[in-house]
Amino acid sequence: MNITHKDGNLHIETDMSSINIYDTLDCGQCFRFKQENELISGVAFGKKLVAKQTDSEIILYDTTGDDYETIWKSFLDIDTDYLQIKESLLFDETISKAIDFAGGIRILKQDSFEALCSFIISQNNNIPRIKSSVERLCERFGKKLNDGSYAFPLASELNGIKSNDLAGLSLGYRDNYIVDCVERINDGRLDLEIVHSSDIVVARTLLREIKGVGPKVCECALLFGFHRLEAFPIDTWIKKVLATYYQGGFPEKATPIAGVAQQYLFHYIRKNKIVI
DNA sequence: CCCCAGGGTAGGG
DNA sequence: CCCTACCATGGG
Repeated sequence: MNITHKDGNLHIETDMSSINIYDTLDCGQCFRFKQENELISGVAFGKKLVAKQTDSEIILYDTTGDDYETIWKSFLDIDTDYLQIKESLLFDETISKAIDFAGGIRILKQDSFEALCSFIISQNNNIPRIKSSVERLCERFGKKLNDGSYAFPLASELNGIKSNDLAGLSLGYRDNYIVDCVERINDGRLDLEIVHSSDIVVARTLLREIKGVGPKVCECALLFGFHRLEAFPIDTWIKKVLATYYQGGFPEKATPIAGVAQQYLFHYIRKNKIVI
């Protein structure tokens, strides 16, 4: 994609079908972005992002070329060929409709710890509540940025927390799960860099040792926090889609990128409040 | 009062 | 292996 820099803003020349930042940042894969009219903003990797998109370009406001190269290019998964991914997924009408609805979604490369904690909080919860809990976690423990927003706290910044320290975040019974996750990382029982470099079978085993991390949360963490596109989270909605359209299982040829297909399907049925 | 939300755990068949 | 009660919390 052609990148230019003018007046302090970063311009990415692209069309909505290649990447749609509104759908990408508001499809349930991350919890820190909000849209107000044509602007969408949030925090990732300790940096505030304010952006908008037109028919011909994405504008990242007040963004240096260095920030783009080191943070946003990776975060937005700019270098992955989604045209090829989508072509290989057009194997039936169900997935085709979902891609037609929001084929501009990309799988973000989020910070592993943030994604892991966020999806621990997500269990048996709804997205508005997940967002408010994550936001309050950031306000209480994260580094304050220049514009007054807060970074997601590092595991080291949460070192030593007890469930009492999480009171008021509306985590419910999930507070102990966050405590266990933080403890394991800080005492070295869990190393997220090792998860990164492990094959997916080992990665699953390592993440599942955390209390509150079952099959679904684990797959979400792997897909959104470790960019394992083969990870396939099955929530209540996807369960309905599988029961209705894929009784014989999800097509095997999609296996290496099943997580991407899952996200197209999830977003379509959630936004339309129907099973396709 | 009910049910649901990007589920998981513990316990008992 | 399966099934179920229960887990906090807020919204509808």
